Amino acid sequence: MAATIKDIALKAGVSAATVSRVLTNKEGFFGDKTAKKVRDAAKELGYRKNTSAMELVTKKSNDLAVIVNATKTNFSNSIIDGIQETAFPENLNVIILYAGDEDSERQKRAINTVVERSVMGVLLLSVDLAPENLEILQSANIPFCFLSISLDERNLPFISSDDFQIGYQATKYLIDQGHTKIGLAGLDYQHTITGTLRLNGYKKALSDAKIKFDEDWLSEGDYSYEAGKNTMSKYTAKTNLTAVVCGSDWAAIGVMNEARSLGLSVPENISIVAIDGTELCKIVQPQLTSVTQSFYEMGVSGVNWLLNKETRTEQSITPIEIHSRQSVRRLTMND
Amino acid sequence: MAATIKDIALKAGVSAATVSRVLTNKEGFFGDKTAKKVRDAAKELGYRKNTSAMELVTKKSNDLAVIVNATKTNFSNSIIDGIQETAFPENLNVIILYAGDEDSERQKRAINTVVERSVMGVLLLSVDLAPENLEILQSANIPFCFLSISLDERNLPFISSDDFQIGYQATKYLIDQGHTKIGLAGLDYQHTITGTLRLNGYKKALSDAKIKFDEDWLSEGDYSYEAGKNTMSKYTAKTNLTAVVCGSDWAAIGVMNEARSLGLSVPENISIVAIDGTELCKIVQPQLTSVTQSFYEMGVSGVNWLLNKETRTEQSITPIEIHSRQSVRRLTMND
DNA sequence: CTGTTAGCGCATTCAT
DNA sequence: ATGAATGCGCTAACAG
Repeated sequence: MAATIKDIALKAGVSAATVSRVLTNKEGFFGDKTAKKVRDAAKELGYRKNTSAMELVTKKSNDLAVIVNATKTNFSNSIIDGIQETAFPENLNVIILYAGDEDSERQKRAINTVVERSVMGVLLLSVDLAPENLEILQSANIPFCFLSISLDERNLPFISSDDFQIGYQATKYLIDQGHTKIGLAGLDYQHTITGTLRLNGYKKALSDAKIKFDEDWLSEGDYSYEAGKNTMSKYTAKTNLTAVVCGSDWAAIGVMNEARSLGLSVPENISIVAIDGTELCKIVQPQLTSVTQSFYEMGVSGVNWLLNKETRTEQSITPIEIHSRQSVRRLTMND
Repeated sequence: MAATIKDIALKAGVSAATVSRVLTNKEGFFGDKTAKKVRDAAKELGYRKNTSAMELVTKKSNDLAVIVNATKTNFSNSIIDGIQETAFPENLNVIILYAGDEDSERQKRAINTVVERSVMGVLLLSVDLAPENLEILQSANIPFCFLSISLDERNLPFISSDDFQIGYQATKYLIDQGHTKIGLAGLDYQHTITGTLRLNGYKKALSDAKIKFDEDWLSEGDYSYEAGKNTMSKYTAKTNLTAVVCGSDWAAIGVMNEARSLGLSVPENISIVAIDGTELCKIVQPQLTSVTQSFYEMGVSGVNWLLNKETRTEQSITPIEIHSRQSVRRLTMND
């Protein structure tokens, strides 16, 4: 049904080889008049190239695959924007696949799909690959890079914020504002390296300030809104924090809303620092002070890494920045 | 480098055809022992099928393409979830491509990509296709369906809420609560059919209640947070509404926050109804009353439509529901 | 049940 | 500058 280069060749009165050369712009290998004939015929026939056939013979693909974690992360949009903006001018088509973090089956499906299509590269957005799936990806010989996730032990390429610094800076900011009883909530420091690093940074900031750390200040969670709520409700029963560092924007909002339910106001009774700094911080009341990550830039760097435009180091760090908004109160002598 | 079925054939001592049969599970066309030999060899060689080659010969694809609008819509996640859940058990790989609504170039790239890959079907999430791009899609002979967008004039398949009803129900809800001065804000009734229909519903609800409609009550916008803010600031200068229907959750939050900046409180001074009803409604303070759309279900229906599991009607409507939360105040005699 | 043959649509030799 | 021939990896007849 669909027109092939053969049809064009027939119509233009040239060989298929010539059509191929014209259509793929092998400059210097065809004349102007033939080129025009070919292109006209192609247009008339409504020719569309057959990507499968092309990829089969060239063994190359212009597709860049992005595998994103299925769990609700609201920052992936920024990363994807960065990827998109960088990939477009390079003539790369970005295709996005959803995986599942827990569900290794879906993860495998996504990995297999990209591997069997031999895309030119794959970017993994905060997905923690199951060992078997990592193996599949590695053996495929396709360049890949993890984004927005720290992967210390294994020697894998990733681009991410410095999670230790995130924990450290968030905590230090609060300490500088006079706080000494500071919680850490809604992040998973048992199963995720990201969480572990942030916890370490938090502890370091505390000890640097000679603040004795209390186990009760920790409340684990999966970075979600619900985790934030649960976390906060657990707190009040135990101890009286004046501030809390939250694992994500969502978690921070959960903490804030739960605090409100408990009759606490932010920041009068409790100060909050969110981690991520997406637009969510600006639409809630009060606006959340945050440690803001450079998500967009992660996307940009990811694509450049694949394109080898940046020297390929195994890991690269994007900057973070504290955005002071309204959820932190400065403690004075009287407090 | 990568192993092919030929390599397997050699290693297993059978023909390539047999390998193909085993690997594609053409049951009844091979014996148990050969099957085992083949599969073992395949595993040992780390064989991965070459999707391009397969698609080239079978002219079939297991890929379902989803093209999403680049503009910030926060509900696409739900739709995609619905798509994903329905596609997975059907053994379809979902690949997501970003288009641009304004940028016809990117739209074309996305369309071309899916067309030239001859995916099994394409779902378009609230993207308004440029005529030229629509033409490309149509001529490709690939089934497609628009999701979350009303397309009245053209005779195209779509699955969406009844936007007239959305406008009508939102307005009627407010009227039932005693409101008579009701704004309509943050939606685009000039360029989008969705907006036009909602406006019509809004007007009808007003006239049904014998309320004289005032042009000043309308404030157009692009469904964004900023649109909501702008919209609200324009209002107060002109008229004193007691309630406003907002084009999206984001717009509603913008209206609410701007109202707060202007010294108005919600719902004491002004009531708000949001359209969409995503989780955003539940995390802001006060929680937003909304006309909630069935996004997840749109995704499910979209896939089923492509699979022909539902009778293919040209358009199908998913239900809406009013969720009363905290942003609407009932007006009493005293008001 | 299995091997042989052919061809999908295209890019790329090698001739000319 | 162009055509003829070849093969990418795979499935689908066609025999047997």
